[in-house]
Amino acid sequence: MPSKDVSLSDMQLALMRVLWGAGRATTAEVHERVGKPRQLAYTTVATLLTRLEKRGLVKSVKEQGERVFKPTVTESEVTRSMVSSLVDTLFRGDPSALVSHLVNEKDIDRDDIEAVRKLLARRGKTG
Amino acid sequence: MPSKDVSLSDMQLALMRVLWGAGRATTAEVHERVGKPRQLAYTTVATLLTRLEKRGLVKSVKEQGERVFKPTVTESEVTRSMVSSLVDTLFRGDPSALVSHLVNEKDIDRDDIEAVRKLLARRGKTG
DNA sequence: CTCTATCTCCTACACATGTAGTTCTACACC
DNA sequence: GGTGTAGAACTACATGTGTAGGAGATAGAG
Repeated sequence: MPSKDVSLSDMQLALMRVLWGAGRATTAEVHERVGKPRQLAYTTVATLLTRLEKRGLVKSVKEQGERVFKPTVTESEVTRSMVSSLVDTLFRGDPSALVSHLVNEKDIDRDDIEAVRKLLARRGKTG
Repeated sequence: MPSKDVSLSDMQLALMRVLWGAGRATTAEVHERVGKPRQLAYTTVATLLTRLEKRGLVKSVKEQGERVFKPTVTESEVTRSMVSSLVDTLFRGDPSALVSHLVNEKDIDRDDIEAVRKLLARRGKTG
């Protein structure tokens, strides 16, 4: 299956995270966890969820008159897609250029690199 | 000055790159380099540039009846801002988590890591 | 069986973005 | 000097997104 090309906004990510965390959730639950803190109307959350469904990122079933949502994509897929997209547009598709950037910006330090290198060695399957 | 919070679309990035590359460019030049290849109308490019100006990312002066555009933000600033934004939304602000992701996804291999580690060592100022 | 709270469904609006047409102006050429 | 052409300026439209209200359904309280 060709991993879809998904790019989500902050808002959409926040909604999806509830679903990813719980596996399934009603509009009310999502509103409780995401809408309330951001002072969004109940219907706003409902609309957002409907649109995610239209886009095929979640599916819903009616249970006791309530819509219950489940994600149809994994967090991994989305993360992969979004990172990949950024690498493509910002670093001509070269992921190590992104790492270099991170290093140069001092976003990650020697210890981080070392940790990652070890992680790589432990996996020992790449390259 | 607080480094702006810029996030650009592919299209906008393409336009900006012409300006970053040349330092300055007329609408015609940008159209030539970005619009033509993508089969965009001249006016489309003009509109896009106008909007970038409205957003404060470029400024223009009239020279011999033509608008000449110059970037007001550097590519670095934009790259930094966009990477930072991705790290925030996708990796809770932890850049090394992004690197881990890259490693786990096999986007970067041992050699890349090694190269980056050496780069770090050469700079030798971090951490 | 009716009333109320809750939830879905539909509609709406503002803003950003990609897309482009129309109009007006200015200069260049015959 | 009229005419055509290049470019600016303005307007327009579709789509995605954040935002929400109002109408209609529905289930539980009495």
